[in-house]
Amino acid sequence: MAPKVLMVAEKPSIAHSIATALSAGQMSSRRGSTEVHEFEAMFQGFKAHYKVTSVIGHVFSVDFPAAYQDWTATDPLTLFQAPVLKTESNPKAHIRKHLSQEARGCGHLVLWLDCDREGENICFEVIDCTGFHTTDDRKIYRARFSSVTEKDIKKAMNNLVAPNRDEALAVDARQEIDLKVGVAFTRFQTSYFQGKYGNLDSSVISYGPCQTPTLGFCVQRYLQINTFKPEKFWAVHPYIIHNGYELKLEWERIRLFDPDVAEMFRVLIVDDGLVEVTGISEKQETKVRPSGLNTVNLLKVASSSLGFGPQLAMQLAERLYTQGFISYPRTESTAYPSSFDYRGALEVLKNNSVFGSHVQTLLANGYVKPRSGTDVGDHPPITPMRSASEDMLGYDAWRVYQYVCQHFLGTLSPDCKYIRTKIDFSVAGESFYCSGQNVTVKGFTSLMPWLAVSEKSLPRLSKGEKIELTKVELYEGNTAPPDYLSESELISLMEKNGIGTDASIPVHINNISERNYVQVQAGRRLIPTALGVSLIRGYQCIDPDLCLPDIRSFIEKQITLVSKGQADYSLVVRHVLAQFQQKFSYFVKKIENMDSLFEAQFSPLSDSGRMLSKCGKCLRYMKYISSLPSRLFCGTCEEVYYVPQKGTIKLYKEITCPLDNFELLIFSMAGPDGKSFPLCPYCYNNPPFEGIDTLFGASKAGSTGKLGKGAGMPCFMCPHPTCRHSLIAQGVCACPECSGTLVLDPVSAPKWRLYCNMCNCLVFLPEGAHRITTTRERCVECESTILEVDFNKKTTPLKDGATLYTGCILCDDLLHSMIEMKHGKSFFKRTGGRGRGRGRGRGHSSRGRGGRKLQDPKMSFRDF
DNA sequence: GCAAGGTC
Repeated sequence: MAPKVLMVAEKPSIAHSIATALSAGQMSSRRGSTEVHEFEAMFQGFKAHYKVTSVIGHVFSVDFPAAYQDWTATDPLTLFQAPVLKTESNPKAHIRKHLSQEARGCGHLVLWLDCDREGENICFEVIDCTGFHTTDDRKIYRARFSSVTEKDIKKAMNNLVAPNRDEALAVDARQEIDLKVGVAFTRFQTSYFQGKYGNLDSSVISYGPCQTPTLGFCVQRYLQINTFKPEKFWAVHPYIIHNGYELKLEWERIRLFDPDVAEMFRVLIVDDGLVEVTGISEKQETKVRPSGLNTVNLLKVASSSLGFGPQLAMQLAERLYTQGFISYPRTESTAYPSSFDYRGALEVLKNNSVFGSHVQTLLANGYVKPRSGTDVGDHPPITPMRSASEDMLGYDAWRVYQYVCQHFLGTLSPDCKYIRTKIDFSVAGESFYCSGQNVTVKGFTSLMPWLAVSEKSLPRLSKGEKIELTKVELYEGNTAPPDYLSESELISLMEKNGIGTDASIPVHINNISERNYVQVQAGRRLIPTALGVSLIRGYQCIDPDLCLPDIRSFIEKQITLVSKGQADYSLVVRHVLAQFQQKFSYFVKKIENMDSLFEAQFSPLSDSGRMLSKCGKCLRYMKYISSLPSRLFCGTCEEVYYVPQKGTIKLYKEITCPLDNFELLIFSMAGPDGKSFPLCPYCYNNPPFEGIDTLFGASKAGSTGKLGKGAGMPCFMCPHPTCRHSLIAQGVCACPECSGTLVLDPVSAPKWRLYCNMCNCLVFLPEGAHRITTTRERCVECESTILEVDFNKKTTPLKDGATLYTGCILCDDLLHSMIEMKHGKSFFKRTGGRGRGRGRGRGHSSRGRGGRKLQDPKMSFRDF
C-alpha cells in the first residue's frame, strides 16, 4: 500500500491551494471539522497518498486551572506562580479530534503552517494532536514557503526541513507572560476600584501589555493638548501685483514671537517699498507611487479617508476575500513576490466599469514595475482578484474594494513628477520667497486624486527685477496644539512600536474603546475618557514602565532570545515574570497614588449606586439605584428603567434579551420562599408583545395607562417563541390554583421548584438534583412540558447510579412521586380573592408554544 | 469578568 502523508495548513484556504498545486487539481475533497483534500502523488521518490487539511489558527490557548478562576478566592499575586493549562481554543470545532483521526495510518506529517513564530507554535500544537512524536518511524517535516503560489509550494516540498522548537517555545513564553501579567493586574485593579466607585462605566478595569500602551498613546496626546500654552506670533507678508495677479510673499524668518521686532521689520519694509527678485530656481520633484498594500496601510486609509474603524474595515476586507474579490487581507508585506503575475492581475480588471479604461491604458502602454517594498514572507500585498461593481458589493465593501484597486493600479503606474519653482525676493535687507508647482506627469495620482500635487503657477519674473509693494501685512496668530490622536496615527504608532500585529491592532483599539477608556469622535479621533486618563496618569505616578510601549518590546526582546536558542525557555519565563511580579507588588503597595486620581473623578459607591447591567441601546453600564423606588439609570441615554421592588437584583449571567439586547437581571423576592425570576429591564418597562394585559405586580384595572412603579413584564410572562427564558421555554403546566402557569425557577438549585406566574402557588421538585431544565418536548398525555433532571450521583433514585432522567411531573410516576406543593407568600394583591381555580379561564393568551393554538391542557394534579 | 495571538 502506498505510504500516507498528512499535510496540515493554518487555514482551510491554504490547504486548498497546496492540494491544488501538488495534485494539479486532480484531488477529491471531503468535509470534516475542516476540509480534507486527497490525491496520489510522488513523495520522496515513492508514490504516496496525500491528505491535506488545516487547523483554524491556534488549536489551543492558555488559561489558569479552575482553582484560580475565582476572583475573590484567588490573590492575584499568586497567579505569577500558578500553573497554566492549554485548552482547545474552540472546543466545538473538534480540531484535535479531527487531526488525530486524519493522522491515523499516516507515516509522514508535513507542516504547512504560516512561516512566522505563531505558525511555528501551531506546528507543535498539530504534532501534539496527531501523536506523531510517539512512534519513531513516523516522520515530521516542516514546509517553508514564502508565498502560496504553485512555484513556491513545489519548491518548499522539495526542501522540507524540521520544525523549529525554539521559535515555538518563544510563543509559549509570550502566552504565559501575557496571561499572568494581564490577568493579575486586571483582577487587582478591577476589584480595587469597583469596590470603591460606583460610576466607573466599565465592568472591567483591564490591563494588558498591548492595550495599555495603546491607551497610553491616546492619553499622551490628550495631555499634550491639555498642557499646551498658546503663544502669540507675528509674521510680515509683503504683497506684489504682477500682470494683474496678487502674490503673497513668505518670510524666510517664518514668524517672530516679539511684536515690537516684527513691527520694526514691517516699518522697514514699508519704507523701502520695492522688492528685488534675487533668484529663481526650478527643481524637478518626484512623488513616488505607493508600494504594495499591506493590512496596516489599508486600515489607516480606511480610518482616515473612508471613515471605517479597523474592526469594520477588516470585516469588510475579509468578506471581500472570502467572496474572491481581493487577495488575503492579513499581510505585512508591501513587496510583490518575484513570480507575481501583474499582467494577469490587470487583465482581471480590464472590463471593470470604473477602472477598465485605466487598466487598458496600462496594458497597452506598459505598466511600471512596482517599487520593491518589504517582503516579510507571509502573504503577498492585498490586490484585486475579481472585477466587481458597487451593485455587487454594497456601498461599504465597494469603497474598500475600490481602494484596493486604486492602490494596486497605483503601484503599477508611473511616479508623479512636477516642477517646483521658487522665487527669492529681498526688501529692506529681509528675504522672502514664493513657490509654485507645475505637474508634468500625473502618474499614479490620476488614480488616487486625493494625493495629487496641486498646481500653482508663478508669474514670469526675471532676476534683478524690482517691483513695487502693494501692501504689507503684519499677521498675528497663535500657536495651536495638535489635534487629538487620529486612529490612523495610532495605528502608525502601534506598528512603529511593535504593539500588536496586523490582526490584533484592531482588537486592541476596539478594546480600549469598549472598556470606555477612549471614545471615537468625529474624524475618527480618539479622545480619552476620565477613566482612561486616570489610569494612564496613575501608571505614570506609580511606575511609568507599565504604560510605555517599551513594555511590549521588552517582552519581545526576551522571547526572541528563546526563539534564537540563545536562552532557556523556562529561565526566560521565570525571569520576566519575576520582574513583573515585583512591579505588581509595588503597584499594589502604591495603588493609593492612582486612587487619588480616581477620587477626583468618580463618586463612591454609596453615592451613586452601582453599575449593574448593560443598556441595550448604548451598551454602557446602567446604574442600579437601590433606594426606593429601585431603578436602573442609563447615564448615556438618560433613561430610567424601574425594576421590581423589595428584593435583591443581580445580573443574570450576562445573558441578553433577544428583542432589545439589554442584559437580563434576576430578581429574588425576600424571604425563604422568595421566588426568583429573570427580567429584561427594557421589556419590563415596555412590554414588547400585544396582549400582555396582566403585568406582574400591577392590578389589572391600573395597567392600561402608564406603568406603576415596580409593575412590568418579567420574562415569565413573555411569549417570545425561542428565547430560553420566556414563558414558552420555562412554563411547565397550568397552575392548579389559578389561571396562571407554573414556571421553572431558574436559580432555585438545590431546592428546585416551580412557581406560578400569577398567584402564590409553589411546587417543589426533586431536591438535590444537579440540574433541572425544561425541554422542548411536551407530554403526550397532558401536554405539560417534559423536564430533564440530572440527579445527584449519591442520591439518585435511578438504577445503576444513572443520573439523567426526563419525564412529565404529572404523568411520570417517578417524578410525580417526588414533587410537593406548597403555598408561598402572595405575589401581589388579587382583587378576586383566591384564584379562580383549575378548570376555568384556561387558554391564557400567553400560554403556548410556537404559535400553536392553545387548548385546555388535560393535566391533572390528581394526587394533590 | 481577566491577556494576546491565531482564524472564522
